[in-house]
This record gives sequence, structure tokens and C-alpha cells, in this order.
Amino acid sequence: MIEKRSPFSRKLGTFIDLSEAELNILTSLHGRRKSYTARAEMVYQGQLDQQAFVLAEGWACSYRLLQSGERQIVDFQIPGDFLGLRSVLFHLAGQCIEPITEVQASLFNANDLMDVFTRNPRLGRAVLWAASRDDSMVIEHLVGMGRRNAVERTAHLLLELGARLMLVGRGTKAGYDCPLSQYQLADVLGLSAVHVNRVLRELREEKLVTFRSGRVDITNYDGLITLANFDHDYLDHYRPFTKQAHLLDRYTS
Amino acid sequence: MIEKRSPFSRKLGTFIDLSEAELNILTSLHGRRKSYTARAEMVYQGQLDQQAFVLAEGWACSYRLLQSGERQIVDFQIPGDFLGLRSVLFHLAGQCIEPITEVQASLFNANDLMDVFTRNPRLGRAVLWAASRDDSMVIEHLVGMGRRNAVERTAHLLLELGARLMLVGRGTKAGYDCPLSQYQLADVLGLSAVHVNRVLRELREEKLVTFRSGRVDITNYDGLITLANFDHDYLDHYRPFTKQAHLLDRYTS
DNA sequence: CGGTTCATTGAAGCTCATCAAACCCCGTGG
DNA sequence: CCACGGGGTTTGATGAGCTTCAATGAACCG
Repeated sequence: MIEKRSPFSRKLGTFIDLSEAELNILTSLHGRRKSYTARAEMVYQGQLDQQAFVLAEGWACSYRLLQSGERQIVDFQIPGDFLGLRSVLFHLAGQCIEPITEVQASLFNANDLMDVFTRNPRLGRAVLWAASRDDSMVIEHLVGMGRRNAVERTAHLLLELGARLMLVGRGTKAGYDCPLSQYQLADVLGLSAVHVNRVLRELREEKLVTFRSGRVDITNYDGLITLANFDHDYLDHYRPFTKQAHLLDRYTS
Repeated sequence: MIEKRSPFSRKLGTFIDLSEAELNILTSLHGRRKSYTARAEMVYQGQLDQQAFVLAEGWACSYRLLQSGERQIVDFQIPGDFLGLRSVLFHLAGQCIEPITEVQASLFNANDLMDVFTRNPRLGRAVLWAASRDDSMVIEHLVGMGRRNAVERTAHLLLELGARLMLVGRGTKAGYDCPLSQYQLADVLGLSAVHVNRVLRELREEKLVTFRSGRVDITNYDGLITLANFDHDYLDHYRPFTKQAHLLDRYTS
């Protein structure tokens, strides 16, 4: 029952209606908890057969390294998010994962997780579906990188993080706690840290959003949405097993 | 048996060793063939319950549109690639798909495809695994967009396309046929078409690669690899069900 | 042929990176 | 207590990389 309040089930619960039994299965998948201090490497690029986690507390990031030593952060992970899910499915880490704050994570048993797909297809699909939201975010980052300028891109990221945090009860339209440094923002946005700083100043002076000392304060939510051309759809998707059920008739009949 | 030579099974065959029975299952999934002329829209953004295809002949691209009307191409699809696989799994198209040339595609029955995951987990995982290579490519594009300059990025793309085409027998280290326009290159690289043109000229003048009239001729393969910092790993992965089997002992025991 | 699409090149200017320096906060140790 | 050092933030100056606008040519097609 306590699990019902965890960020993970809270997040899945917004996607599909989970039965008591299904919640129990999810809970049974959880192995022991692990803690990581900030900066300790959790998964390294190319590592085989590593663990999958669900983030219970703290922030992490996944990134790829270039030979040049530069890195590109692919995404941040917040409470309720999977870490290294793809790695368990495919036995290869395409990315490194590193905690940003101190992190608490529940270990997932790889075998059990694979079995879910066979024994409980509905739940398996739900998990896949959560993974697909992650994909959708990566694609949106790609779009932003290619077609949005620094200000739009930064605004978009701050809005996306806000929306994700709201899902798990860690933020509101007015703002949220955010442990990122400007260097980390630079690494995800594909900008230099210096330019990130100027962009943040601009957003502050335009009275849209203030990023400062571990806190994001959204001064003008609608203005920010407009500036970033933020479209919620890529995060929401439609919910295949609840409201949209009538659209699935042809598949289930 | 003819199927064994199709780009699709050829590609999957490099990933896992397919048994006769498994090949037959794959074949049975194929529905009727469809043809599309260049530029006809196959899947539009936000469309529900659309079809999944395997590309048999021709090139296509998947992209997202911005409100501004600009578009960002996420990836190109070549023979053997899935089109809209995720859409069937999750009942939502996150992207549009459009043929670049005239296209022949085999329709996949959505129900059957879903059932594969339950009835033949090994094959289901193989399909997922192919999907994960697509993810890996998207992430690599993201990295390139954030951290590589125009010349490196262009060289990298040309090498990636070459590697993918070689897999299905449509290219060699010396080059391949490529129906893309410079505008389409611009849309995937996040550049202006004008700049793409200058970059291609530079690559030609450096005697690395020539992109001209539907053909990519690679003059200096190794030089191109070095310039682009091209690392094959993100395409190859490791092959979980063949050579790397010993690494999976702990999962299968 | 005139129309359309793609390729090519030049010129001008904006966005962003790079280099450099200072500052602030905070913790550490003399 | 203050000096010191280190990570993160802030600001200015300069210039590279890319976009945009504009014009021309080349290939194709009804």
C-alpha cells in the first residue's frame, strides 16, 4: 500500500489503471534498495548485463561520451523513472548513468522483468509504454537541438522537467526544486555553460522563469509555454488502456 | 525461402540466428504489400492505430513537425527497416512518415505482432532488439547535433547510412546509391540547405566523399571515419543470442 | 518552351563558442 | 579568526560557424 504512493506507481498510475494484483507484481519486482552518492558512476558505456533500477529519490542523468572527452547528456532521470531499462532488455548499455544528487534506487531483477512480458502482457506493455515516453522525450530533444534556438530550447527543457515532476508530485506550475548546475544544463542543451548563463539571465529579465540556487521559479507559465512552443502531447501520449479504450476495439475484438 | 533473402530477414539474421520455424513466423506476419509514391504521407503525427510496415524497397523518413512549420527529420528508413513499429506497440504515432522514393512495404498485422511477444518471446525480443538499434541511432543523432560540427555531422551520417546499407547488401565501403536531396540532408542534420551544400563541397574537395546525383562515392573511407569520429558500436550492439551467449548465462540458467 | 525543383555561389549579419577575469559561497585548515 | 582554495556563477570582448537573402545555373518535365 505504501508502494501505491511511490513515484514509480504514481507515474504508471497516470498511464494505466493498475489493479491491486498488478501493483503487487510491480512491488515484488523490487529488489533491495541501493544508495549512490553524487558523481559515482552507476552504469558505464558498453557495460554488459548491468542492473536496472527505478529511481526512488534523487536525480540522475544518462549521457554518451565522445572520443574528444566531451559528453552529451541524453536525459535526466527523476523519481519514478527507470534507469537502464533498455540495458536489461538488450544486455547493453548505450549510455552512462551518473547520479546528480544522492540517489536511492530500487534494483530490478532482470529475469523477473523479462518474465513480466510473458506472464502479464498488460503490465509488460505498460512498462514498455513508459519506456516509449522516454523515447518520445529523446526525439523531442533531438527536434529541439536541430530546430530551436538556445532560449527556446532552455525554456522547453525547464517546462518539460516541470511537467515530469508534477506527475510525481514534486512540482507545480509555480516551480520546483532542481539540483542541476549550469554546466549540466549546458551538457544537455548542447550549449556552452557561458551561454546557458546568458540565456537564464534573459529568461529572468523577461520575467518568465528564474533558475537559481537549486530552485526553478516559474514567473509566467503561459508566456514560457508560448516562447518554447511547448506541446504537452509528446509527454502525455494517449492512455491506451483507459480513456482511449474505444479506439482499440479493432485490436481486442 | 525467398524471404530469407529479403532485406528484413537479412538484417535480423545478422542480429540473431533465426531458425526455419522462426523465419516462417516472420513471413506469416507479413500481410499484403503496399506501394506508395514519393511524397505521399504514410503516417501522420498523432494518428492513432495506424499500420506498421517493413520496408521492402525504397527509402522513407520519419520526422516531427514544429508549429513554425519547420520539420526535423528523426531518421531515414531503408530496406529492411521497420516503419511505425512503435506506433503499433503504443497506439500513437509520435512522428510522421513519408516516402522519399517510391516505396514498397509489407503491412504487419498489429494483433499478430503483439502476440509474438507472448507466444515466441525469443523472436519478440529480437524484434525489440531491432527497435533498440533504432533508438541507439536516434541517440547518436542527438549526440551529433549537440557536440559535432556541420562537417563531422555530415560525414557521420553518410557513414552511418553506408553501414546500414551494407547490412542489407545495398552498399560497399566504396559507396552506395542515395536518393536524398540536400534539403533532406539539411532537415536531418539540423542545418540549412545552403550550408549542407558548402559542407558537401568541402568533403569533396578534401577527397573524402562525393555526394552527387543520387550517388555517394566514398573516396577515403578511413579518412572519413577519422574525421567523423565514427564508432561502429552503436550500430552493431552485441548480438545477444549468438556470439555473446556466454555472457547471458546468468539470465538463462 | 516556360515552369519547377534542386544545386551552387557570394555577401552580410546573427547566434553562439571561446578566452579571460572576477566574484560569490562555502568549507578547510592554519 | 582569517587566509586559502575550489566549484559554480557572472560578465565582457572577440571571432568562428552558421543562417539568411539573393541571384544564377543545371536538369527535368508537361
